[in-house]
Amino acid sequence: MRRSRSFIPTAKEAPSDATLPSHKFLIRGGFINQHGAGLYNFMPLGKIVLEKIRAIVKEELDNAGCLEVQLSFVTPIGLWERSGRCETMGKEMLRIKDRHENEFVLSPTNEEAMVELVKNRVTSYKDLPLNLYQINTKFRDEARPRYGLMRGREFLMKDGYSFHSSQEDMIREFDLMQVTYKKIFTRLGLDFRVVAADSGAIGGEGSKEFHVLANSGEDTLVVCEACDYGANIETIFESEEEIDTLRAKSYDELQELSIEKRCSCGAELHFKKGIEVGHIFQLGTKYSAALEAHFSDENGRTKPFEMATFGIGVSRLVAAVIEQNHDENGCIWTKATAPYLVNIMISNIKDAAQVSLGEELYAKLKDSNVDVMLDDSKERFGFKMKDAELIGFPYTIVIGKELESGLVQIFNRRAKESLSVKADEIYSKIMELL
RNA sequence: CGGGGUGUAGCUCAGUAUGGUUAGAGUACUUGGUUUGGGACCAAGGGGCCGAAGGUUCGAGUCCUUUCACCCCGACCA
Repeated sequence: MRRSRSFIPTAKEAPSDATLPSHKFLIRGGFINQHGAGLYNFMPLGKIVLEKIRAIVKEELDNAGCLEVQLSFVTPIGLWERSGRCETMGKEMLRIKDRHENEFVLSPTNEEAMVELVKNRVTSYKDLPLNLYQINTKFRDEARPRYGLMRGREFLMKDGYSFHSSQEDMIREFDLMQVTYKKIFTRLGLDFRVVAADSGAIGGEGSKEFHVLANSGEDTLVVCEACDYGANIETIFESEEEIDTLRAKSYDELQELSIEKRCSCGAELHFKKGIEVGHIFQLGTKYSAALEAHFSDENGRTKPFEMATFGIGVSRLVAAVIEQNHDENGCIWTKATAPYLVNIMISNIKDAAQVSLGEELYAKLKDSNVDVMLDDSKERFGFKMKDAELIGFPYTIVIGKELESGLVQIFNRRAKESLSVKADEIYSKIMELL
């Protein structure tokens, strides 16, 4: 993409109501804009990031044998009346009426719809297991949406549901999904922990949350520095009072505290804050029994499906990447999430030699399937650098003054370091780094 | 849902206590010129139904009523 042909409305100032780094920088960088309480538009850069994350989620799930489907976003209210969630979810479900005065709900989650889809279509143990998922818009009419993409009302979520003939097989799938989720978050380049959690209102036995570690996270965790152990404080402290006190503390306050208990590996435990980006539950037969979704087992007996459910907050991940990876100048995207991996900056667009090297390199990198931006705008050097840091390209190749002595620079966004490279070696050098 | 706050230019905000020329600044934008390695400088421009509706008044951004929207603290949710 050429900067001169792009639509990236960056801004010096963030709206005054943005408090989180991800909220500020995603707006200032021209990734998203707010459209209403808890409602966001994704502009070109934001859309690219969202799609990159979605693609990785899909790829790993498909590798693990899951099948992608797409359920309708608008759902008849009868579905929710039958499961009883009309009552339990209450006002979080946004209800709308069509021209015939029929009531509908904008999907906040899809257990019911997915069970209905499978019910009477899968009727034999021979067709099990089955793991269906979708990556689709959800709407939850939160009492108080806040923190930008972290807690929107409309958001993009991957929700998966698996169906099994036995509890053992359901647990096998649950474990497989845990491994798959780890692969996904690792590929995204995130520092995360899997923690045991209360299963809350959704019910079921086993439940694990995946948290991206970030100072601004809403959840308080205990994690081991040496191994990958982590737990939500609600599972390891007993008194409600103690949990509430800890929960109210900021990241900095928590660092002052020490924990008596030690990890099973022997190392010390520390408090951290986390952003919940994934959650997996063992559901058992809760929904299948309630909605009478049955299959026949080896002995011809009718049984409700054993189920599990798996969620990933895809749009929340966009924000979580930045919460974990930013500095005072802006975003620092990981290689897997960057809208463009390389930004070629032509320092002075009136300098023919700079332009010609920039164009040549841009064409070569594009041919090599590198996601590359060519900054051919008319701005000055300082402006372009600030802009590049705000947007957060992992690498910016600066083609500028030193080209006269045959040199260009590779600026590493994360390290904030520049490396001088001979102009005729820049292609091979950048390809090495990627 | 309880409590508090804010709506004025694309963005950040003055102006509202005490009603009174033509509604301001910075930034962004357009044009011209000078610049050209860390968000440049000079000059000239364009851009507003002062959130909306009603009312008081000779006169309303400013006072009154209603309403809509957004934000913050909490509760809730995950």
